[in-house]
Amino acid sequence: MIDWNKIEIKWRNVWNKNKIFESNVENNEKKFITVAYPYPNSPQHIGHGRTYTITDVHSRFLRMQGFNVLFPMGFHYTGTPILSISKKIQKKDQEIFDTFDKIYKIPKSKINEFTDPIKIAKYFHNEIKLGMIEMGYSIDWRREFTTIDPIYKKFVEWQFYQLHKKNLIVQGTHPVGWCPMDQNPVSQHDTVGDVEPNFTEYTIIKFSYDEYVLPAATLRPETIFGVTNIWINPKMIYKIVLVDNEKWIISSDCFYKIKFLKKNLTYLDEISGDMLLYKKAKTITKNEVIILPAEFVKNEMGTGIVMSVPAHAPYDYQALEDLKKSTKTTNIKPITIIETKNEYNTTRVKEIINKFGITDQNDSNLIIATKELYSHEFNYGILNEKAGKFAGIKIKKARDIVKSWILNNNIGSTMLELSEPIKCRCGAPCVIKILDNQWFLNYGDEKWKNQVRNCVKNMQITPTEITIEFYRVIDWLKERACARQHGLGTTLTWDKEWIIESLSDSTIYMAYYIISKYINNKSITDDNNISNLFFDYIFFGDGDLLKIAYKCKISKDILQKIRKDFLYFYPIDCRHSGRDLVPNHLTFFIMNHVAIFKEQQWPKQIVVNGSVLMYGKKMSKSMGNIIPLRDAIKKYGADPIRVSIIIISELLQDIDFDLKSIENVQIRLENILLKCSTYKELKNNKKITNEDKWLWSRLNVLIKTITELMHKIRLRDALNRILFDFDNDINWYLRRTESKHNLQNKSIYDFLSSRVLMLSPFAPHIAEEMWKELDNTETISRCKWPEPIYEYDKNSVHLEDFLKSVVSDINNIIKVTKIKPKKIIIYTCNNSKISIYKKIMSLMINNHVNNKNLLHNIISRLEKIEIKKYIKFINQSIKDISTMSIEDRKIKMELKDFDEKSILYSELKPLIRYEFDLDVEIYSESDYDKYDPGNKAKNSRPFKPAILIE
RNA sequence: GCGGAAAUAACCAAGUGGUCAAAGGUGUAAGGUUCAGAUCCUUAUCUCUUAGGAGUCCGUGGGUUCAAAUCCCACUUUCCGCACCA
Repeated sequence: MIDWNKIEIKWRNVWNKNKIFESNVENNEKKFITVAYPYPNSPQHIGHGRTYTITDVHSRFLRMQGFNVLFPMGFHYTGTPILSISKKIQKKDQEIFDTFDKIYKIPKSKINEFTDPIKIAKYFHNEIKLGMIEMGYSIDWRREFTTIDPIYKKFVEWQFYQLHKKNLIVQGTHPVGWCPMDQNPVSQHDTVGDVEPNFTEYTIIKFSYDEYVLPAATLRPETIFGVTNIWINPKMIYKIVLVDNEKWIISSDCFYKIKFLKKNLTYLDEISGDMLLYKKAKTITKNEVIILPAEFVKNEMGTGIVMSVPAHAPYDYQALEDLKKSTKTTNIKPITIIETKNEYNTTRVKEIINKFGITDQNDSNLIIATKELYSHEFNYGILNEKAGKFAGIKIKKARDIVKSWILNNNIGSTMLELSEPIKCRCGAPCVIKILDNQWFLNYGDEKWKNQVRNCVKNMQITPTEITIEFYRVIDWLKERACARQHGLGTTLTWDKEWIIESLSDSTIYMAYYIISKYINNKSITDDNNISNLFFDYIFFGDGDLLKIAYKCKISKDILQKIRKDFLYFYPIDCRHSGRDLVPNHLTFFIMNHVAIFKEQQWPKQIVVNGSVLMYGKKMSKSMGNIIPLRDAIKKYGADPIRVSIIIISELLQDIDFDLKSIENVQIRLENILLKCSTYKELKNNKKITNEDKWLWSRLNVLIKTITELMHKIRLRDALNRILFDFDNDINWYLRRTESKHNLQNKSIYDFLSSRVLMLSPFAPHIAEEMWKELDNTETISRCKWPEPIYEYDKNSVHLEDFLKSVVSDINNIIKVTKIKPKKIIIYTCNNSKISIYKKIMSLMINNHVNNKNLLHNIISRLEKIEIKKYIKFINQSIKDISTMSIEDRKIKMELKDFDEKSILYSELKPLIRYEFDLDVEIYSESDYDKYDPGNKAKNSRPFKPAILIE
C-alpha cells in the first residue's frame, strides 16, 4: 500500500526547495494561465477542485512544453456573503453555527471569532490555500493577495477611474427587492426560502371620478375596451394621495408600496370604500362606468381599484353574478372584445366557471380558471371591432401596443410589483424600491460591445461550442449596477456612499498579479503614496518615470521592472473558469479588458468546465453531500483525486463524483509504479526484436495522439489513453515476448518513461516517485514532454494486428462451438487468391462506394477461370475490403515480405502454446499433404487464414 | 415566459455521413495467477448461432442519401442561465 500523503509531502518539499513554480521574466516564451480566484466563505470541496485541477494540469503541460508558465492565485474577500455570515454569527443563528461545527468541523472557539467578517475570510483563505498546496497545484505563491489589500483597492479605484473617464459608468435609477426593516436590497440568499425577487410590471389605467383619479392596476391593458364597471371593496379604507398633482384614491397597502417607488407623494386624506359605491367614473373612451362592490378586491393586491372586464376575467364575471344574486341587481352585460379560434367561443368565461364548479367570488379555483383563460386568450386571441383602431391585432402584440398607447396619452402609467410575496430573513415583507443615483457599468454600450465581439472572434474559446454563448450574453447585456450600499469592498472615489460591487471589482485583477509580487517582497511598502499615476505607468507606460517614482515613493528601477514584467506576462494566455460564470464574470472579464487595455493585451483564451455533482446531486450543505477537499486528500491522496476528477468526464460535462472510483484510480497508479520498478533495469538494454519495433510504433502513435488531445484540453481523453491504452499495449507485448521465452527489452522502458512523463501533469507527486523508480535523478516537474521520435514500423504493426485477429477468430470459434480444443490447424490461402485480392484491392483503394458496378468492374478484369473458381471468394474479399478504412487498404497494398505461413509458424505457434497449451499445425491451401478433414482450407483468405479446431 | 444545451447499451461515456454491433472505463460472469483473498492477466457481457456468421439497435416519428448514431423536420423528455448574486 502506498502512503500517498507521505509521497506528496516529500515531493512538494523538493519543488519548493527548487522554486520550480516561481516564474520570472525569462528569454523563453511565457504562458500566463489564470483561474477564477476563490471566495473564502466556506472550505473548498471536491467541486471547487475541478477547475483548479484542470488549470494545474494545463499549466504543468505547458511548462513541460518548454513555456515559462505563470500560474498565480489570489483571494476574493469583497462582497456580501462573508458579511452576512458574520451578521448571522452575531445573531447566534443556530443553522450557520451547526454548519460550521458539524459539517466543516471548525473549532467552536474559532467560530466565536467569526463575528468579525475578516476573521471568517482569513480562516477560509488559509484552509483553501492549504488545500491547494496539498493538491500539488503549481502556483507561484509569491503573488498571492486579497481584494481588500490597500493597494488592490487603489488598483480598483484606478480601474473605475478609467471606466468613468471613458464614460462607461453612468448613473440612473434601478428597481431592487428591498427590505424596509434592514434598509437594504435583498437578493435570493437574503430571503426566506431563498426566493429570487422577481418583478412584474402592471399597467395602471387612470379612471376619473370627480376631481379624483381611480388608478386600476392590470396585467392586461388591452382589455380596457371591455370594461363594464369598476370594482372596489366597500369594507376597505382608501387613501387619497397627491401624485404628480393628481389626487389618487388607492388602497393603504398600495400607498405604502408606492412610497418606495415614487419620490413625491403627499398624503391628503382617507375615504371609506362604500362612499364610492355606485358613483360613475369616466374611462378613456369617455364612457361612464359604475363603481360596484366586490369582496375579491384585496388591500394588498395592486392599487385596490380593479377595472372589471367580465367577458374575459373569471373574477369579474363571477363578482357580477354574485351581485345579481343579491338585492342590488345589475343589468350589466359583458362586452366581448377578444375572439379566439373555433373550439373556444365567446362564452368561454362562462364555460370555464362551470368547468371548475365556481359558485362565488371567493372560490380558490378562480385562480386556476383565470390562469387558464388568460393564457388561452394570450396565445390565440385577436382583438375584435370593439377595440376600435386596434381591431384585428393579435393579443400577443396588442398588449404592448395598447400599453404604449396608454402611456403616451398619459391615461395611465406603470407600477412594479413583486411577482410573489417575499419575506426577508429578518421576517419583514419585502417591497420594491427604486434606487436613485445608482451607478451602472454601461455594458449596453453598442460601441463597446462591438469591440468585445471583435475580441471574442480572435479568442480561442474552449470548448468551441461555448463561443455562441458568449455572443448571446454580449447581445443581452445592458447596464449593470456596479455599486451597492453594503458589503466588503472598495468605495467609489467620486461618490463615497457606494461600495463597488464584487463582480465588478474582479474583472481585470489578473494584471494585479504582476504588482503583488513586489508588494509581497517589500519592494513596495508605502501604500499611501500609490496613486493612479503608478498604474498608468505600469499598464500604459504613461507619465514621467522620475516624477512618478518621486510621487509614489518607489524606486525607478522597481517601477521599470514591474512595467517590464507586465509587458512580458500580459496578455493572459488562458483563463479557466466554471461554465456558470459565462454569463457574468467571464464576459465582464473580456469587456473590461477591452475597455481598459490596449488590443495586444486582450485575453487570448478561455477554457470553461462543467460543475461537479456528488452521487447525482448538486453538492449542498443541506444535502450533506459536501466532501471538503482537504478531508478527501487525507483519505485518498491528492493524485488519485486529481486523476478521478479529470477522468470522469470531458470538460463541459457535469461530473458525477463517486468515491469508489478514486479507489480504482489508486490501484491503477500503484500498478504503474510497480511496473516502473520491475522494468527499470532495461534502461540500457540494446536488443531489438519485432515486438520492440511494434511497441515503439505504438508509443509513437500514443505520444502524437495524446499531445494533440492535450493541446485541445481534451484532458479526459488524454488521460484515458495514458492510464488504459498503455496497459493494453504492455500486456500484449508481455504476452508476445513471454510466449517466445524472450526477455523484455528497452522498448518497454521507453514506453513506461513516456507514459510517466505524460502522466505527470495529472498526478505530479506519484509521477515523481515513478520517475525516480525508473532510475532518473532530475525531478520530473522539470522534464520535457515526450516527442514522437520513435520509428513507426508498418510491418510490425501489421503483423501484430494480424496475430490479434487470428487469436480473436480462434476465440470466437471456441465460444460459438463450446468445444474444448485439443488441436488447432490453420490454413493460409494460395497465391492465386492473393493475386486476385490485390487486383480487387487496387480497384477499391480509393473508393468507398460499394455497388453493383463495382462488382462488374472487378469481374471484368479477371480471368474467366479465376471467376468461376473463386466467385465466392471474390464476393467475400469485396466485403472484407469495404469494411476497411482507406488508410488500412493502403497499408495492406504496400506490405512487402508478408509471408503468412512463416509468420504464423514463428509467432502464432508459441503464442497458442503459451495461452492454450495446444499445438498448432500450419498448412498452405496449396500444400498437397495437408491435413484437412473438415475441408476448411478453401475458406482461407488473405489476412484471414482458415481455421480448424478439433 | 425568454434564452441555451442535451438524450448512445446495466452504469459513466467516446463517436458529426462509409473504418459502426458502435472506443475506453465501471459493474457483472467464467478461467488463469494465489495457501486464500485483493490486485493482476485472459475471455465474455443486445438477440440468435456447434465455425470465425446473421438479425436488430444510438429518446420517438418522419425525411434526405447508394450509404445515417452522425444531416433535415416534427414531437417527447431532461438539465442550465435570466442581473446587482458570488
